[in-house]
Amino acid sequence: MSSAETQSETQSLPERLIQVGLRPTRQRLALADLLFAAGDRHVTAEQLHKEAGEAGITVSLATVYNTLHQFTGSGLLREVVVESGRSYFDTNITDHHHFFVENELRLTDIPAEKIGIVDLPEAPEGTEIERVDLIIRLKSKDL
Amino acid sequence: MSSAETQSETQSLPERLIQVGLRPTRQRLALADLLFAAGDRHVTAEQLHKEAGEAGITVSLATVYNTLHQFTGSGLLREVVVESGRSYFDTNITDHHHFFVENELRLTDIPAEKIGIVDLPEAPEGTEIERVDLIIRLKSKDL
DNA sequence: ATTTGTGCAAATCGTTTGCATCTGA
DNA sequence: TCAGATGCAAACGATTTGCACAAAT
Repeated sequence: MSSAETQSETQSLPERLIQVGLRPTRQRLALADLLFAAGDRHVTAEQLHKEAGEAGITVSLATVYNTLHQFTGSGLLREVVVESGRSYFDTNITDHHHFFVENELRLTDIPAEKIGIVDLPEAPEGTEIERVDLIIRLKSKDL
Repeated sequence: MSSAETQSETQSLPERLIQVGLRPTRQRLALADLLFAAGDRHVTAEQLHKEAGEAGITVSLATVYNTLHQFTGSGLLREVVVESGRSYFDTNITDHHHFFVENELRLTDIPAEKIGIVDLPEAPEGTEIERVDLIIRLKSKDL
């Protein structure tokens, strides 16, 4: 019933973490800062770990993984699976789709309104729809 | 220009392999047999390896991987990525979508006609669309 | 003080590779 | 014959885990 549940702009980082039940520790705040400072981002654990290092923040890779998963579990992030060996974490948690440039490993958002999905089948008996993922796989035609 | 390019029912397994430029070796035939005997299937390398073993066929896991990738490269299979650490190979190579039951790791097909995708955006400058993947992620509500 | 988070290194998982050996056209 | 396939085991990269230590409430 709180009126601030889906907001993000109006809260400070520590508040957002507390709200989802995570202690605002030094490294979580630092990572959250890197993740949410700029606009929409798509990062891998490895990337974020490197970025943190470059920003002078000491975090172990294990903690980066933990944090990304905690954030995902708390709804602060969304995990996007494009390749079998790599996980991307998307700071855009609104309903949307993705372009994925296969030979550049680059992921970009497509706003939900840009694509219409009609006649979405209903979930089979005994199941319910968790999410619909639409990925348009691209190949860049560079020479 | 050959008239048999997209057919499958009318050819024997060895013929199909030869047609795509693969030597019909013992293990490739055996794996192809397991894959294409029944209707549409979604298997992981691990599963297929186990199945082969149970069927009395000796194949190394490495060969299973090689074979699955060769088949995929030749258009006999399609690879479906649903989870970051696992690859599924789909014997249905026609245009279609998927249901994925997350807590059962079960993948099923949705015929392309069952879902309409309208206003598909065109590929950004310098890229072209490889494929469009739509996955409806389900959660089974078992108690 | 107690609970929760963190770092490190080792462990795990799926997948790939190198290389010696075999096999099918 | 001999290019192409295969098996094995070691190598791999991404991710997870176990446990002692550190930090937040």
